[in-house]
Amino acid sequence: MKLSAKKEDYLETIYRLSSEIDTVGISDIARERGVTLPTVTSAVAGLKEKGYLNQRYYGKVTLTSSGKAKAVAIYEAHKTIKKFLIEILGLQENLAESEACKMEHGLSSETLNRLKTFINTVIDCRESKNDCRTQFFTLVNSSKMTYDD
Amino acid sequence: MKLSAKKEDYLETIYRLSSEIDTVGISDIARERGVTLPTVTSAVAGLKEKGYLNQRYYGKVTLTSSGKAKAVAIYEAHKTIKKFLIEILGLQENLAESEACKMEHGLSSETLNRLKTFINTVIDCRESKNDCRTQFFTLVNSSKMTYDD
DNA sequence: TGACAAAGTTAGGTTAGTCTAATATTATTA
DNA sequence: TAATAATATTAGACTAACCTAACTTTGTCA
Repeated sequence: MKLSAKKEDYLETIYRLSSEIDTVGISDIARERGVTLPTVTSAVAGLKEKGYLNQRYYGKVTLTSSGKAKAVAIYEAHKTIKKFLIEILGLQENLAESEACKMEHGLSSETLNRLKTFINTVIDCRESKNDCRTQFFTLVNSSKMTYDD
Repeated sequence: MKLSAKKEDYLETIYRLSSEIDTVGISDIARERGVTLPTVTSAVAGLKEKGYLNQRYYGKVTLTSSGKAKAVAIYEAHKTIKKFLIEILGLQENLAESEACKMEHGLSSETLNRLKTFINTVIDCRESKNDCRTQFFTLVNSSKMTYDD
């Protein structure tokens, strides 16, 4: 199912918070995203309806398995782009973070996979002391790519 | 002044159309963006209010000088990102086009300048037959960058 | 030159995402 | 354990971006 960028942001926020604190409440999400409580209540209602979240009346919020899968995909995209901005373009961490938020939504997996492969190739290349023109430039022409984190 | 991504899209569309056809009407914009005429009328009204467009009642649409400046900046960002996706990641033209649309809004000029410099460095490097490790990797650590198109 | 087609506008409705104010529930603690 | 604080929800309003239907203006050509 397709989510708006905003809804994806909420899912991602909940995922990130889940790894930092034991239970995630509406107010945690509101604080993190800089919006008011009713805004979160309504966003969470939408995500519950789509089956991405569980929450009892007045209770804490948890990701369903499909919600978690979605959140992981979004978070991966975010990390990949941020890594590119820091490692390849040399941006400061905080700028990279905010720029990644603007670029991360709705990209195809082809684009993200190619970006990952590219980053890894550049980093490997940088760490070795060799001229790695071949590895580096052949990647542009390969149409199917695999990756691991 | 800060524009929404949608408003930026309209400005960019008008700019692109201006270079293809002699006069740009509401219906040209609507056709190009795949929306209805009233939607364009109201978007154009908003952009006129902000001083980016001129249009007489029932007339054609033209960019003001500030509108053109804005549009050029947006279009440059688009071209830069698209070039990266095609030349560096090797995406197909049509995918690169649509992915660029998703990534182009609200990026800092620092990010865009660094991206431009990076693309040019890679392309130069690819065209020369030398090991250009130095040029390539030192760019990551330079904090101020210039560029030309 | 007047009728018809094309282009543009207005009116009014929908949805998503936000807010404030008021209310309800849950948790803490004196 | 009752009062208070913290948390969550509801109600109601606003804006941006879209739509359809109806209307107005402009342009064309028979």
